Amino acid sequence: MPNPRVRIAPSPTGPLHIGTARTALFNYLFARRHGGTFILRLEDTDVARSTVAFEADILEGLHWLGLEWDEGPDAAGGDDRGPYGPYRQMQRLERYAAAASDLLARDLAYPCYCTPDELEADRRAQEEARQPPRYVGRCANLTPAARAAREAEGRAGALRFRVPPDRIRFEDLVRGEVEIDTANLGGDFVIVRADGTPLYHFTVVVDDAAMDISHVIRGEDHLSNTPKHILLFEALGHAVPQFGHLPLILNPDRTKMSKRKSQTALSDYRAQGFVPEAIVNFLALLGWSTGTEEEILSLDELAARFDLDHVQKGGAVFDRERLEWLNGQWVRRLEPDELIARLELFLEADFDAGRIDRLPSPEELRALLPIVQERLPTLGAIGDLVGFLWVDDLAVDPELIIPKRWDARTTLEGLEAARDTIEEAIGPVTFEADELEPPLRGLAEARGWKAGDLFMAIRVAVTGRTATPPLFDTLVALGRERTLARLDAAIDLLAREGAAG
RNA sequence: GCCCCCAUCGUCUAGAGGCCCAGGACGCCACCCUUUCAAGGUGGAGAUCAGGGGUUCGAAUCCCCUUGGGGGCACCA
Repeated sequence: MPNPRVRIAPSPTGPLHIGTARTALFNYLFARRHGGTFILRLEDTDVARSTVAFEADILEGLHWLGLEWDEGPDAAGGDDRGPYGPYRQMQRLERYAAAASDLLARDLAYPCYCTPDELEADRRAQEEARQPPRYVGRCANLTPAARAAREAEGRAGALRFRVPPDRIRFEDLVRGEVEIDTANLGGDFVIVRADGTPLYHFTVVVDDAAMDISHVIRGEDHLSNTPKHILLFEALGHAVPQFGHLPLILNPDRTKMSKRKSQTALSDYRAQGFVPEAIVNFLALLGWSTGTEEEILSLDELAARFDLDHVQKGGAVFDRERLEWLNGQWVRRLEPDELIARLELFLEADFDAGRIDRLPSPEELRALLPIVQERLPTLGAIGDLVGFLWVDDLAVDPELIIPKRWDARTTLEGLEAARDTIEEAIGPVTFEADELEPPLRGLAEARGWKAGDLFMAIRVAVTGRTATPPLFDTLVALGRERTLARLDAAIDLLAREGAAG
């Protein structure tokens, strides 16, 4: 396979979709595996819905995943690079116009003057007759005089491509031989709107031809459209590329993944603290496998193993739990400095939202890493995990302070004793975890308490929660002063509750 | 409605005629570790390979039918 050329051709009519990201990934892996070229092309001919903001979201998302393209737009709304440019369809309009007039001149396409109302009426009639929708061909054989008459009326014609009777067969790279009768294509289809803007089926072929795309790897939703594309390649006198249709990513109910039923914007996953390594790993394994039992694979490792033979044919449900597990795997593999750097954004978000009152320094975070890293399913979970370290006034539910096997009285005693033990026995200078544990265990033993109960009371008093990183490390992170202050506050709270109750 | 595609544990999948009365992973359960929560370790439940016919000495693997699911059929991409 000499230097295959593949592309991802998203439309900036919405944020980067997780399914588009996966298609991009598969194309990228294919190109890297075979020493080919990965191209990004923006299909922005739907002017009404395309925006630069979406364009930016798409480029950023692909960059973030590490799917660097060899040719294509450099920046949202900016220039592009590569010998086949431009790579934005709205900048290639002359080429579509030229191709269209060529097809028109050779009578492979013709102007159609049907109004939306006429087409709608046709569709309704076909529906009532239980016929599949198709263009009836009203304008297929208009005489030059008839065309001139419509033009004179001021009617603008759309351009329709003549679909010849034929059976189109092609060898799909993942599905094998596929054959479709052109009679089932819905009749002659529009390739250029009445306003002169070209339509998807047309632009995609004109561009894939012009850019010498050798392998079209895309979602299965395009399988039925492939004959139209093949017809167009042939009409344009260009070699037909190879096609490979990937299985769809599905909602839990096994319908095509949609915004309505699933989270589909890549940026949302990013905002929640999924790391790109995990997303890439997860997406690659949705519909493809190495054929071995390897599961945790980096982008480079995936590229070294990728092949279309192991692509699954059936759709794959997006399993978020599995993504979270993979994310945890990758978070645990991050180098300390890297983790700290990536956590910053999420801490700032917590700070901006008022969930914490102070931002920890990188040094402070580094000290926390040993107890935090393996407890982060996502980066966004950091505040939930140890945010209590950075709040000024900790809200504690008095009910929660009392361990299950204890009553309020015992809890109050326990906390007071623990407070004194900590203050008297543990010096203000060192205050280290292995210096905290023995005296508190000793205290529990002396009073006949289960150490776990005492520790739980302290834990809740000082963090407000029943689930935290290991207690003594947590106390150290909190510091002697705040530990004592929070114990005092909890003692007061319990005393007041007791007096009130 | 018409056309196309698909079908292995709940989910992602291994499996390309005998190694499979089906392996791994997520999730779930139990136990171990343990101050809670995680992580980790060990074990377990979980698939008559959608159903039915063939082909074959032998089928999850090949063929046909049925059923089920999905996708496509725009002057959207």
